[in-house]
Amino acid sequence: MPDSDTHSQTQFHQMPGYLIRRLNQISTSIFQDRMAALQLDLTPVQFAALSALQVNPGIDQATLAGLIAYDRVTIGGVIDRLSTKGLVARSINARDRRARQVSLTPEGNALLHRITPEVAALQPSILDGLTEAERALFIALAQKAAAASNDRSRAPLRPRKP
Amino acid sequence: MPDSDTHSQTQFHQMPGYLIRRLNQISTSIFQDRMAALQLDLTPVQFAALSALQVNPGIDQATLAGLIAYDRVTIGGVIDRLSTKGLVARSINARDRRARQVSLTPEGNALLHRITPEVAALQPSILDGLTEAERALFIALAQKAAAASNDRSRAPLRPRKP
DNA sequence: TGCGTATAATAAGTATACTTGTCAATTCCC
DNA sequence: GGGAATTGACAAGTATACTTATTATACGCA
Repeated sequence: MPDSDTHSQTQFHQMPGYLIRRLNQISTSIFQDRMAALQLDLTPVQFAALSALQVNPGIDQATLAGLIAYDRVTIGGVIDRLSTKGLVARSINARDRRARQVSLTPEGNALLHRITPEVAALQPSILDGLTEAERALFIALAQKAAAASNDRSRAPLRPRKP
Repeated sequence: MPDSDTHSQTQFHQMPGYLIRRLNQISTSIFQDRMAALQLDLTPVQFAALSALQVNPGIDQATLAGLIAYDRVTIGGVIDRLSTKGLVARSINARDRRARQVSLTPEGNALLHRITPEVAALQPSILDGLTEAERALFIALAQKAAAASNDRSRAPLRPRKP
């Protein structure tokens, strides 16, 4: 019996669920450290929201959530915090008064231009232990897996129709 | 300019940070659905904690946190909830009264035996879009990356010395 | 036209996953 | 043996990431 116990611990650390969580912890930690080094107060979620808004100004919160695969309720809080920082502005859509149109402010746009290259530059360091070829392979596999299971998450990616 | 905008959106969805977050959403969602189907109220974190306690009964909270790569503060809340459910018991260590020893209750042990095979069985479905060979490759790459960057996360894995 | 359905957002609640700060108990070192 | 440094846990605060419920608005259709 002690044998099976020992194995079960070893087994745990090979499970995809565990490994993915670890990588997520590492990824967010690296992002956070880089932002702190730049003396910025911005989370990965907030960066994603700003990026999507740059490409799609004036979209409503639900559409924004779909573009970056977030829950609609969660995005509300994110927009609140970005709004408090003066990076985005919310206004009521005249044609559909249920909807809030969200756009970057000039400050938000300036900040995004400043940090986008930083965020792009930090990405490879998330997979620092891998060679260049392995990194590319990992990204391809992750894309394939995420695309295949998109609808199994609570907040699926809903890309805008082109 | 519209060209670079279009590219920047495309680029975003290929970043490791984004893909890892998506996979984590998918992974936790699948876990949650399976537990709900079994009429159980247990999160991935809670399962990991129970598993580690089965192999290492009576360890203190900080050691437990290190074994599953969690923050010490976070684990306190997890233990609280497991304790409320009657799955673990906390007692003060006689030799170091700062430390709380945590152990599985008989109920916790029974539950763990019941769900461990379920959790193991659900793991492949997290990477459902991949072939068997790709899954093995992904796991190997993820393990390598997580191990290499272990100390860059806020809560590194601290395995027990054998 | 009006009523039921659908949608957008918010509210309240739970559970991670951290941060910093505090406190108590212990251990180290002189 | 006694003070300093360390350690384990908790408290309070922030930020995702959900759930369910509620409110307001819009839309479809008979």
